[in-house]
Amino acid sequence: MTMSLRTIIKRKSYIGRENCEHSERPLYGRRGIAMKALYSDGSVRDAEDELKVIRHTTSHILAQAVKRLYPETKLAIGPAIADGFYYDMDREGGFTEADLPKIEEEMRKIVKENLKLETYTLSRDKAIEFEKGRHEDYKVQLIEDLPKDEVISFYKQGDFTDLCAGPHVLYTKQCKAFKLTSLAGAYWRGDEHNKMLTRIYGTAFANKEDLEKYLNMMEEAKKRDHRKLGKELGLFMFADEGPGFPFFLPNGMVLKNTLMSYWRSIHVPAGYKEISTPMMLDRKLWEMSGHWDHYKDNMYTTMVDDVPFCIKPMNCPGSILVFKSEARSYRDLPLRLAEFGVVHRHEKSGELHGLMRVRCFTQDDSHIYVTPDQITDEIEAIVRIIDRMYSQFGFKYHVELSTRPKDSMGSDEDWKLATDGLKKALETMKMPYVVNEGDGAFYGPKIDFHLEDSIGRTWQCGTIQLDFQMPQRFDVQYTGADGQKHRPIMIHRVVFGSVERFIGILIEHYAGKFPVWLAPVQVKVLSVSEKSRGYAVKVTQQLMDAGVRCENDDRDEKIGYKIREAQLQKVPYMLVLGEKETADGSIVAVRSRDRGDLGARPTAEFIAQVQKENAERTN
RNA sequence: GCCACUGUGGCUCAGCGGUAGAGCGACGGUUUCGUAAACCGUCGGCCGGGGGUUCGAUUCCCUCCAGUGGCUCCA
Repeated sequence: MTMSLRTIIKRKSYIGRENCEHSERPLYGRRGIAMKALYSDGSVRDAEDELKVIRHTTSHILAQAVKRLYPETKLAIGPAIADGFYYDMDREGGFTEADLPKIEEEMRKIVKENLKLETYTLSRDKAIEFEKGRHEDYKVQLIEDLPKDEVISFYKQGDFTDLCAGPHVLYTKQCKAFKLTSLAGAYWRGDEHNKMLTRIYGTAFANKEDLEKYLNMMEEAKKRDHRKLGKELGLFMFADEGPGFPFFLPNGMVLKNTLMSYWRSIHVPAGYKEISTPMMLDRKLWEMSGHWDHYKDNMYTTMVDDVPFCIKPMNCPGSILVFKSEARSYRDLPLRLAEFGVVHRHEKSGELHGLMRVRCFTQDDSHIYVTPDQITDEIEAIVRIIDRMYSQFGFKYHVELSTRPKDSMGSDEDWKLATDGLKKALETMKMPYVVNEGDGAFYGPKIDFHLEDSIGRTWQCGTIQLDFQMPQRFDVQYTGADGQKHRPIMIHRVVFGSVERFIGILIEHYAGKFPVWLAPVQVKVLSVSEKSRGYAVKVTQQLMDAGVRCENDDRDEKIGYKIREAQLQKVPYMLVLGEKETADGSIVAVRSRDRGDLGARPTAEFIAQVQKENAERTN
């Protein structure tokens, strides 16, 4: 199986001083010479990861600058991360963006001073005493939480000393290519019950050129932002009347429907049966499923004839009612009930993000009822489907296995069984994955598939969840070969995850330049002048009859204008029809969005080609 | 929800104490034109909502709403 995988980069990090995230960037030395780094044992040797070291030191320079300018600031943590670094600090009144230039200026001074970095260790008590003495409360906490046998090291550069495991560069001058990028609130230790600190983000590179390159890349990436393209291409919109509730516009609807029919073309032959369950159901059902206990805060509720109802945040209970609507036999299993279920979830206002994070979305959901010995095969089959569908789009993805969360239900044995089941499937398939402790659903562990957006943020899309709980809670049964009643196991799974989120990823992945099979408008017919208007109408009709999604632009505009507009709308093919084509009566001049003028060819030939690209889903 | 920032016609943005401006779009004309923007004209905004300061607020302050970047949470 071909699979495009990447190592994980997670932007977030919680742990103290050792949590400089590992960068996956190539380990390059400037002009081929490996950079030296100062390790906490005092040795100087080749840096294992040059960028990480530079970024980490730059975060210290940031902290040093802040302490010089605002000595009352207390420091928390300041690791290197995937694209740069940050430092969390606590200062009365916080910081604002207006402070950043000042801080940057001070940082440049520190770089210029070319301070030498030194490292030393202290005993636990001395270290605590030292940090207490200078009122670095967060540092004290960090030290107190370090394992007993941990060596506690400090790094010093000029007037600044920080608790740190290192390594660092040798002189501050090595950190001259940096930039502070943004400012954000962040809870101490990532816990929302803790105090919110100010986090200053920045990035740093080995040299100015790399920094420039990175900043330009980020600028370019912004042009691919699905929110911007969604507006420009008329795909979707939001309204004040429904924050977080997307509206699909005609072009976006074509995209959504096309994805759904692609999905069906894969799932129907794989034995999935599609159903549709109600948008809202009696609250009693949600109490029984456990949603009311574990998911209440995210659920919308209403009253129907004085009975409390819930709008569904998930499709599983509905699916179970379908399963239970008739007597099931072991011969029916695996029973794969699929549903494009529209779910509503009350997400906190600050969490919304274009189509990626919404309050109402369409899950390409399926609930598969299996016997215990069918689990592994079924999960493998699902993983194959997911890989096949992601490969269709050329997506990079990575896999995470999420284990039991704090707020969950069921016995430890069931959880272990389920988690081992998922693990086993991944291992048989030799699928690389990372374990995400405590991140499972409240009813079971899960395998998550994460895709990347244009600026490298990853979003969970596909997921496979193994569930022993719901079947128990709902007393779901089938009759086995032995004539006895048995309890099936339920697999919850999605490929797109949220069709909305998937579309968001898709827009950024293609930068709006959809291949023919996905393009809302596949062909734009452009008449050169009014003399070719009649012919344009005829060709448009031919295209429509052939099932091609096309539009005819017959306005009194110059051909250059029409082309520009079609080009900006990222229509894959434009047909330029002038007097020559009209005179011939059976040819069209083809212009490709990506390859420019392709010259004239018989209309039939062009149609056949578009049909082929469409049918084969050529990328 | 929390921290910071932003919110001016359909879109992109300027103005910032004396009651609004550009380009594009839309609309009406003129033009009928061969591969990324023809020309002329017209319409269009109680400057996100509410409150306050002021003789006067788009401009200052407060508050609410929405968006952006993060945090927490998650498909």
